Amino acid sequence: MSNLDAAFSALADPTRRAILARLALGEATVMELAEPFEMTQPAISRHLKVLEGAGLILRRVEGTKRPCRLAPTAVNEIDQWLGMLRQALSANYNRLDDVLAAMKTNE
Amino acid sequence: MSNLDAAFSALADPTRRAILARLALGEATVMELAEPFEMTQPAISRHLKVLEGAGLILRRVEGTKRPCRLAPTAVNEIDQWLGMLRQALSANYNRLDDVLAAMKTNE
DNA sequence: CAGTTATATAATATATTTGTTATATAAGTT
DNA sequence: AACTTATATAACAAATATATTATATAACTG
Repeated sequence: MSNLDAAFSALADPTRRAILARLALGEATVMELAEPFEMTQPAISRHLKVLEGAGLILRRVEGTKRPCRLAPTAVNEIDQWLGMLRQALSANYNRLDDVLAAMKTNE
Repeated sequence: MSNLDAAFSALADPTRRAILARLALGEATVMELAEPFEMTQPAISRHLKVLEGAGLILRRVEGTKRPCRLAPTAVNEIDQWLGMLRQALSANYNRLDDVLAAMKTNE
C-alpha cells in the first residue's frame, strides 16, 4: 500500500479524524484519546495503529503510557498530491471544453 | 457518510487517484478513462460513481457518452480540514510538550 | 430495422475494515 | 508480592469494498 493510500484511507474514518483533531490541541495518551468515544480501548488502539502506519501520528514511550502527537510529514505528502488537483482545477476554469460543457448542461 | 468521509475514502484508492490525475489533463469519457487500466469497464464505472458521490467529479450527457471532469468543490472541503492539521503542526513546532517529548525520546 | 458502441446495473465471490470480548504484558502502587 | 493501570494483541463476527461475469439500455451507424 502506498503512503498516499494509507494516509487517505486513515483520514476517511471520522473517529480517526476526531483523534487527529484532538491531537491538534497537543499530545495525548491512548486513554485520553479513547475517553470521548463510545468505543472500547482496543478499538482506539487499532485506530492509532492505522494513523501511525499512515505516518500521521508519532508515539513515544513514557512508562506504561504511549503519548501520541501529530506527525509532520504525511500531511505534506497529501498536500503535494492535492496540489496537482488544485492546479488542474484552476487551469481548467478557463478551458474551452469546460466552457462548452457548462453551456451544454444549461441547455 | 459525511462529505469528508466520502472524499477521503474516494482518494484512498490508487485507481481513483489515477483517474483524477487523468482528468486533471481534461475531460474524458468512461472508455477513455478505463483504457489504461487492466480492469473491466464495470469496475471503472463503479469507481466513477464513487468519485461522483464524493463530489470529486462531474459528468455530463453527450449522446451515449458520459464525459467526466474534475469538480471544483470537494478539494476545497478537504483543504479546509487539512488546514486544521497544518496549522496545528506549525504551532506545535515550538510547543513545550513537544520539545520535552523530543528530549525524552533522545535520552 | 439490425448491429454495434458506450455505459450502467445486478449477482456474486473475496478481501478488508471495524468493532467486540478475552487475554497478555509491562509498569506503577500499596 | 499482590493489585491496578495503560496498552497491545488475538480470535471472531458483521459490515463494506472491490473486482468479475452476465445482462440491460440507450444512442449511433449502416
